[in-house]
Order: sequence, then C-alpha cells, then structure tokens
Amino acid sequence: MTENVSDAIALRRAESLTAIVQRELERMIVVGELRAGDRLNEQALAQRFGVSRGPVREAMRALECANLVSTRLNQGFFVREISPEEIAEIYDMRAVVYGFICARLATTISAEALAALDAAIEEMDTAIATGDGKEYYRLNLAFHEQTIVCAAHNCAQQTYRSLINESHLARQRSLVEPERMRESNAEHRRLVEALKAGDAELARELGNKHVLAGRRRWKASVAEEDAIAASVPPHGAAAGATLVHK
Amino acid sequence: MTENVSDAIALRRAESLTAIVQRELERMIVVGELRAGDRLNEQALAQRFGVSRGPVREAMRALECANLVSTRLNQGFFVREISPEEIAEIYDMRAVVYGFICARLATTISAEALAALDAAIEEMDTAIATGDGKEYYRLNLAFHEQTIVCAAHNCAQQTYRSLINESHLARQRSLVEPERMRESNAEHRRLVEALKAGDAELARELGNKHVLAGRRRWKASVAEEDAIAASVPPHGAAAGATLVHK
DNA sequence: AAAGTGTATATTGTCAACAATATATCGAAT
DNA sequence: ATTCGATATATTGTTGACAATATACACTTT
Repeated sequence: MTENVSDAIALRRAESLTAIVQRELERMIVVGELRAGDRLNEQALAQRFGVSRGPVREAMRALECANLVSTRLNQGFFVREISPEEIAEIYDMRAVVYGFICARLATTISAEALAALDAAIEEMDTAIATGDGKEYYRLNLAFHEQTIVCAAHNCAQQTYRSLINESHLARQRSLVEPERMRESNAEHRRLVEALKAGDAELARELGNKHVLAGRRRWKASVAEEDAIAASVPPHGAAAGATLVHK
Repeated sequence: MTENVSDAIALRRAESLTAIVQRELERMIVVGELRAGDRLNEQALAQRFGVSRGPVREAMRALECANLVSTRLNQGFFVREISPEEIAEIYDMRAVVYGFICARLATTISAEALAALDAAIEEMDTAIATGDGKEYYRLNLAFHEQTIVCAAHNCAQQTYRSLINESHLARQRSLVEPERMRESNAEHRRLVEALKAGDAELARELGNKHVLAGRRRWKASVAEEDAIAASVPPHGAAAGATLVHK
C-alpha cells in the first residue's frame, strides 16, 4: 500500500507542461540546436514534445520576456536575432554585475569554495594544454557559475544568468586560440588571489575587467572570422544564405 | 477611399491581446491595484478584459518571467510576494547598474538633457516645499527614467526598469519624511554636478551611493512603520488580516 | 463548540476547433 | 525568363470545452 501511494505521488506531475517545454526550448536555444532567426513552428514543436499548442505558446511568452525569443504579430515566434552592438552591451552589464559578485565573494567565500575554484582553474589549464577549446569554454562557464552561486545573492545570480543566456544567442566561437585561453585563465588566477586576500575592491575590479577582456577576445575572434570569410568572398556567402529560411 | 484604407489599418489590431493584457496587468501590479500575494483569477480577469483565458495565461507567464507573478501548480497565479531581504538585494543590483548608467552619462549627456535634469530637480524642490511626498516619489521616478533613457544603453535600461518594477511589489511608503526627500534631492544635485563636470568615476560613485542611500531611507521608513504598528498591537493586525484572502 | 468527513462547487491545466492572416503554389501576361 | 495575380495551403491568434485538482460548504461525531 505504501508503494502504491508513493507511486501515485511520483506519477502526479510536479511541473506543468509549460515549465517542461520552456526548459527544453531554452536549452535548445542556448546550446544552439535552434539558431538565431529560426522560426518556431508551434504545431511542430507541440508534436515533438507530445503536447498541444497551449503550453508551447505559454513557454514562448516566458522566453520572449527573457529576450531569447521575439514575436511578430501573425507571424509567430522566432529565436531572437542579436546584433554585435547588443552583445557588446550585454558584456557591459555582465561586467558590473560580475564585479559586484566578486566584491561580495571576497568577504564571504569559504575555504572549501576557494579550493574548488583553484581546482577548476587547474582543470582549465589541462584543457588549454590539450588544446581543447570547447572543453575550456565549458569549464569557464562552470567556473563563473560556481562563483555566482557562492555569492549567495539571488538577484545578482538571476540577472547574471539571464545575461549569460542571452549572450548564447551569438554563435559560439569554438575556435578559441590557446593564447586567449591562457590569458583568460591567468585572469581567473588573479581574481581568486584577490578573493583569498579578502580584497573586495580589487576583486570587483578584476571581476569587472575579466568580463570586459572577454569582450575584447570575442571581438578579436569575430574579426578573425570575418577576415577568413572575406578571403573566400562570393561562394561561401551564397551557400550560407540558402540554408536559412529567413 | 484613402479614408477607408486608413480606417482598415486602424481597425486591424497592431498588438496581440496577450500584449495588451500583459501591459494592463503589469500596470495594475506596479501601481498597487493588485497587491503582493493576491490570487489572480483567470476567468475573472479574462472577463474584465473581454478576452478568453488563453491570452490572460500567456500574459501571466510573461509576468512570471519578469518576477512580478508567481505560480503554484494547480493553484494558479499570484502576485509575487517579496521579502525585505529580496528588496535589499534588488537595491544592490540597482546600485551597480545605476552607477554604470551615471558613469556612461558623464561622457555622453547633452547640454539639453542636463538642463532637463536641473529642471526636474527644481520641480522636486517644489514638491518638498509643499510636503507632497507622493508627487516627490513620482518626480523621482521620472528623474531616474530620464537618466536611464539618456544613457542610450538598451541592456542597462531594460535591466534597471525590470528591477524598479520588481521593487514596486513592496508596499509603497507614501509617508516620505521631508528630511529624507531633501537628502535624496541633494544627492541628485551632486550627481548632476558630476555629470556636468564629465567626471565618470565620481558619477558612478554618486549614482551607486544614491541608490544605496535610498535603501537606507526605505529601511528607516519600514522601521518607523513597524514601531507605529507595535504601539497598536492586537486590534489593527486582526482587522488587516481579514481583508486579505490569503 | 471544535474537529473531522464527505459532497458540491470553482478553478486550473490542457486540449481541440475556428476565423483571420500569412505563405506557398500555380498559371497568365509581359 | 520574370513578374504579377489568383488560388490553395499552412500557421497563427483566439476561443470554448473537458478532465483533474483544489476549495468551500454542509453534516456528523466527539
């Protein structure tokens, strides 16, 4: 009997379909399964998730509010397209928020958490050594996530995560140069040193600068890509255009 | 014929019902027509707006993402309840974002915009002189809105506005003491001076401190209210409780 | 009177259907 | 061959309906 009861409890959904669809759609956008500008066909998505259009639309309204999805009246929902200028602005915000988080951490972080950050930095070194840019990217995200969780500041956490999510709308630059990774991880080291020293103002400055340096690295990587694209002028552009349905 | 065409265009809705309902609900929450904790009956709201439950639910999902509304499975939507700790965190975020905005303004603001800010400060002086706390509150909001618009930074604008909206979930302290209003406006003056001087770092610090000073004033006003409530212990509390349906 | 129990009502979460609008397809004209 | 226009299809925005769940109410028991 006890088992039946627990089964019944387990079977009873603890989440609305909207919440499930929303999480999955968000994931698909953030990891790039859905690309900026893609049209989101309600029926197709509903069918894919095994639900009706209602929950899908509700989920998309939430994602619209999170700036991940845009809408045109009578044309439906699209994965938001984001301009380089908007990306640059997001870096601005991330910088001030991350500065705040780091300053706060300097006076509150535990020895265990510091050790975990050190370990994460070591792992990133390994990724750099093996030239695994994708893995470095993943670890870097995890490092930042660790810090914002440790800061124990819900509002900052939420704001920062939302900004990170938005920035994923830009195509990921998987081709991370080793030199840039080294630079980035060196900044991590200096930041953690400041945290260990309990120097809030230094931590704020380093956190802030780390994000802005990330923007410089992003811009450099975009410039490089553009240069490569320019060296193969007519053919590549046309081929790319046909893929996107607009 | 031209008239018919323009009529047809005017008649054709330029917005979805969801967007209209969302704006109206947001307004009702922010101005306090709907109070924190209030249950949002879908049918009643749909009837009130002359639409069906679909658009109402979509609007609420968006507001949920904006942190204005919360949801409990099978119990529906509620105006979000916000704790003093959460309010305090929002002030933290507002402070760093407003600091950023002010720093940016220092190097970009036009003479006209500066004149408009001066005028707004004068108006606030008038409100203080007449002891009109509500009007001061309104003008203060408008002053901040002016500055964030001038900053011409979409991301900061959106982040800041969202934080302001959230903070409206806390019951407004209409009983603003004249001394606090004077203090607040003096901070406005110093800030605008820094903007005129083009001193970005000073502007950042003053913008930051102005928000944090606002938090101190808010806390003081809460403490005062609590003291008043404590002096009338049993009766008032019970009467208030019956009004709220839970 | 208070607490518990069972029934009726209300409300939500989800779905399916419909009208309005947009997109795609096809043929005719230049 | 392209452009234009008319028709057919697809998709959206919105509505009303239905089952599952929660709330309110009357009734019994202590």
